[in-house]
Amino acid sequence: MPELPEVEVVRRGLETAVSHRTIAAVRVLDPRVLRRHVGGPDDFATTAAGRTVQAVRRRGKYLWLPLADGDAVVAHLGMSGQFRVDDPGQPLPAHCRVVLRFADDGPELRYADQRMFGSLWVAADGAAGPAELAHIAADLFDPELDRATLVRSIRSRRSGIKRVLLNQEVVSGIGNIYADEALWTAKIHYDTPANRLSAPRVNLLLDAATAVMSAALAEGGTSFDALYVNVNGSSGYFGRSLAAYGRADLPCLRCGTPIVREAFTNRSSYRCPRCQPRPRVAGE
DNA sequence: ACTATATCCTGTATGC
DNA sequence: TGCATACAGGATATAG
Repeated sequence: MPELPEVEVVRRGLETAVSHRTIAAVRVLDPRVLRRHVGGPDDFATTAAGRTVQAVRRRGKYLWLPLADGDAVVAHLGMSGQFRVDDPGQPLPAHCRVVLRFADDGPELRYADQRMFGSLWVAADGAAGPAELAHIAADLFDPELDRATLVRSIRSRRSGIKRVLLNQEVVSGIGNIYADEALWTAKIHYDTPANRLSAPRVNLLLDAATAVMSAALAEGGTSFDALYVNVNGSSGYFGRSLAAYGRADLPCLRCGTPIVREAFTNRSSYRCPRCQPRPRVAGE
């Protein structure tokens, strides 16, 4: 559930908390979150130690910490990953998997992850952009995003539009929640083939996705429970603002028709059956 | 090139 | 009370 706005909230918190600090030691409590580190968990610990964090960057749902020598620590929060910044004497958060201690003996960086879909690794020469993220497309907040090219890319696909929105190689940062919200705003059914949408409608959809993620970011992100929190451990307040996601059987905020929940690729989709009717086979 | 499925995980909720 | 099952689902690998 951490999608672009939630990851951006975390990025901002980390930027303030760990930039220009030198990692002194790494404690690994559960090696499984380091499975993407090529040399294994022990190597992660020895490789990260002694390095100075320069900044914290984000692309889509990925974060990376450029290090002074050109490498980078890369992180993906998966479903339930959290970064917490706490004084070394404070008790560890639940499900804490990795602890980074700093040379200044200041607050520690703790990575906690209940479900462990998230991961950390060191990317050699990854400071400017880890090679492992080469396939991740620009996100809607990226100033380098070319909107016209993105619209063409979306409209060249025959898959359902939600599948395309969730494809991080097309546009990154959008997950199940904001896909449903954007589709609700644009009044589009999730299964509408992307190549049947006009360019203006795709632009409206992307505007809707940008707007809902901006609003969520301004509220500190979306959270329903303690699984998503910022580096201080507090939750975002956007959950109460959602119009479609999680609102099965509740009235559509536009027309009052009950929102329906439907199975969609091993997860759920929420839509208004009146505002977002299933497209006819012949077309939109 | 696209689609579907399995995999990784564990806490919470529900059914029997 | 306890056991089994479903569900939350992002990224990736693999099969078709």
